[in-house]
Amino acid sequence: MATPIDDLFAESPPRPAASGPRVVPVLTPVALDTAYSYRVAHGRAVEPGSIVVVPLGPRKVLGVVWDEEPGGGPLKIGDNRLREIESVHDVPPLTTAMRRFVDWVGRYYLMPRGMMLRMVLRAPEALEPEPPIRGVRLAGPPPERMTTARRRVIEILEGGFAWSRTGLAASAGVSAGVVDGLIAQGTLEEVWLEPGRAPAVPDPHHHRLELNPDQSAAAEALRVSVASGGFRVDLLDGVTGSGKTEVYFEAVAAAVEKGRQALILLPEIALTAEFLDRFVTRFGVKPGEWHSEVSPKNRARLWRGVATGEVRVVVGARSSLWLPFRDLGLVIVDEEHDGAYKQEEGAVYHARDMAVVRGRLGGFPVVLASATPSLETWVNAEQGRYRRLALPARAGRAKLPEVRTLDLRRHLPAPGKFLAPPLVSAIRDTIAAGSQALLFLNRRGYAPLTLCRTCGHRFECPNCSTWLVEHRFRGVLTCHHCGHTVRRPEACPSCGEIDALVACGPGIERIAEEAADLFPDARRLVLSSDLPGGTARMKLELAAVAAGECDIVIGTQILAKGHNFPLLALVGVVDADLGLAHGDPRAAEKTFQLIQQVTGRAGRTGGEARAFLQTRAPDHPVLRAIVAGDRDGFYEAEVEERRRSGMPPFGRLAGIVVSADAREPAFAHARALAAAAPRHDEVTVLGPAEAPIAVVRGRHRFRLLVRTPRPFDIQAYLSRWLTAAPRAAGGTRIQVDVDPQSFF
DNA sequence: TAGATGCATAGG
DNA sequence: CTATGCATCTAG
Repeated sequence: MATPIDDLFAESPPRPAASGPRVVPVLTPVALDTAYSYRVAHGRAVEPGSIVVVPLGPRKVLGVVWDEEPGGGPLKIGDNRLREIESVHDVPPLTTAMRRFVDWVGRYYLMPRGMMLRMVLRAPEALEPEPPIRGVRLAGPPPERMTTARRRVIEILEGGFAWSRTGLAASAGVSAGVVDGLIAQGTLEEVWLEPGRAPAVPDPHHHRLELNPDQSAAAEALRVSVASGGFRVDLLDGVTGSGKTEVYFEAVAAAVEKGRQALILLPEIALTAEFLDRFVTRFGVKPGEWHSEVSPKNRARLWRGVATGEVRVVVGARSSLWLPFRDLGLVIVDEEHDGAYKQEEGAVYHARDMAVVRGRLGGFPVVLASATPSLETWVNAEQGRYRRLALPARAGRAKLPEVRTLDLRRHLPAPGKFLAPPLVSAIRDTIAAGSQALLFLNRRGYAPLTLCRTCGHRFECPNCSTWLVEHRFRGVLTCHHCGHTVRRPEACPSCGEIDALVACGPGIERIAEEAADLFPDARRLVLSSDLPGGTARMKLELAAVAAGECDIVIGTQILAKGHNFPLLALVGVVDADLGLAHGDPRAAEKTFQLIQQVTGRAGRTGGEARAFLQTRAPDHPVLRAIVAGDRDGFYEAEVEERRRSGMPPFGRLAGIVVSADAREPAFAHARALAAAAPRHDEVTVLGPAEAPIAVVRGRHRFRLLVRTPRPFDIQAYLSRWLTAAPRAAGGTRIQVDVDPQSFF
C-alpha cells in the first residue's frame, strides 16, 4: 500500500543491551549501515543514545551509541583493533523511538542507517554549549566629556539591567563605538551574560478561537486522540477555507497540556509570517521554527531545546522530522498532498509517510490535513486505516467560489490572444467593483515553443528532447528540464531566414502582456518561482497583494500554495487542460489538486466569488468533478482507473527504461542490473526478442520489469538502486534513464 | 561519506 | 620527475 503499514513493522524487538557494557555499538553519520564497536574507557558513562566522538579511520566523527543488533552475536573483529570512544557530548541521549526511527527509515528506503543518522545530527553547533555573550552594565562615574549619544546609552543602562553591546547600541540609536568609548572611560564594565533564555511555553488557554460545529467536532476528536495517547492517523479533510488550522491547533493545545511536544510539518513555502502570527494569536508565543533559512545559531538553539524538551512546539519543513524530540506526542502534516514532502536527493524519504512511521514507533497520533488529499491518503481513509474528520463547509460566512468551465471552442479568444471574452469581461467587472482577479497558468516564461515560419524548425533542447521555452524578458530560450539556455537569435539557425521565428502558445509573461493591453490602468503583478529576488522578494510581493496593492495577479503554481488573498473575487485558469495530457501517472490527481487549491483562493473572507476554467475539453472528468464540487466522485474514479491499469497504490509492477552503452553486450547489462537489485525485489529481464525497444543516438534501450514491495514512490526508489548498479555490472558505466512515461 | 591509495596521463 | 585526475577501497 502507498503508506507505511503494519506488516512492515513486524520486526523482532531489539534486545536490551547488556548491563555495564565495556564495548558498545556506535552508529556514525557516514554511509555505513552497520554500527561499529568501540571500547568505553573505565568510568565513562554512556548509554544507548549518547552522542559521542569516535575515531573512524584517519578522522574523528560524531556518533551515537546504538543498540545491540537483533540477534546481536559476538564481535566480528579482533579485540586488538577496537578503538575507544573519545568523548561524550553533554546533550540528552537520542530516545529509543528516535533510534528505531533511524533504523526503520534506513531499511525502508534501502539507505545505510548512517545516512539517516546524518539527518539527525545536522546541527553540529548544538552539541557545544552556547558561548556566553559579552554584555555591559553601568559601573563607574559619568565620562569626562558627555555627549548626547553617550547620554542616551547611559539612560538606558540606568534601568539596572546588563545589555549586549550591539543590542544596547541599537536601542540607543548609536554606533557600537560609543559603547566601546564608555567602556574605555570606565563608565561601563563588561560582564558575561547567560545565553539563550528558555523559550516560553505556548499557553493552551491563551486565546480559545471560536469554532463552528464541524470544527468543534473535529477538534474534540483530535483532543481525545491526543489526550488518550497511542498511535492513530486522522485525516483532517476540509475544503479550502474551512479552518483546518484552528482545528489542529486544538490538538497541539492538548499535547502541550499533556506536557508532551508537538511538531507541525508544513511545506517550506507555507512557513509564512502569517502562519506564525496565527500561532501567536492562539498560543501567545512563537513556536520553534525549523527550515532552511533559520540561522545556524537559532538552529542549534532549537535542536538543543527540542532535545531537552524545553521547546514544546516546532513548526518546520520536512527535515524537522529528524529533530531529536525528547517526548514527541503529536505530529501534524499540513497540506499532506504537497510534493514538497518528498526528499529526492541524498537520503530519499517522504516526510508525510515517515511522520506516520514516527507516530507508530513513538505511540502517538498523527494528523494529516488537506483540502485535496493525496490519492493514497484518501484510499487509506476509505479503507478505515485512517480516520476521516471532515470539514465540508467554509468557516464563517465565506462561501466556496462558483466554478464553471469556459469552452474555448465556443468562446474564441482574439487572434493571437489567450483570454476568452467572458473571462475578460469578468475581470473588468471585478476590478470595477474594487476586488482582485487572479490569472493562473502553470507555465513560466513567454511561450513554450518557438518555431520558424519559413522552414518549420523547432527549438529543442539538445539534452532532453523537449522544447525550449522562450523567456522574452531575459531574451533567451531555455530548457525547463535541464537548464540549457541560449540567446534568442534573430535568424532561424536552420534556414537563416530573418524575423521568421514565431512564439507558439502562452506562458505567464505572455498572459501578462495580454492583460497589460486589455487593462492598461490596472495594477498588475506577475509572480512565478523564477522571480528575481528569491523568497524574500516573493514574501513582500504576496504581502502587497494581500494588502490590496494590486488589481490583477498573474502567476504560476506558486499562487496555489497557502497564501491568503482577502480581496480576491475572481480566478481565471488560463489553460485548465495543462498537465492532463502528460504521461505522469499522477497527472489527473495533481491537476485536480492544483485547480482546486488555486480556485479556492477566492472568496475566503466572504462575498461572491467566481472561477473560470478555460478548456477545450469541458467534459474531462477532472474538470467536471471540480465544477460539480464532487470530490469523492473524482477520487473514486481515479482509484478505479488505477486499479484497472495496475498503478500504485494497487499495482505492484513497474517498468523502467534503461539505456546501456551499445558497444557492450547490452543484455548482459540488463542481467547485471537485475543482479544488483535489492534481494527482496523480484526483477524480470525480458528476453532478447523483446529487449531492444528503441535505438536512440547509438544507445540501445531495454525494458526491465521490476517488482517491488513499495510502489509508493517508485521513481526515486528505482533511480537509487540503478545508480548503485554500475559496480555490480562489472564497472561499466550504465546510463540510467528513468522515463515516467514508460512507467506503468 | 571522506580520506587514503593506486594507477594513468600530462607537462616540464 | 612531479603534478593532477580518477577510480576504488575502507573504516571498529
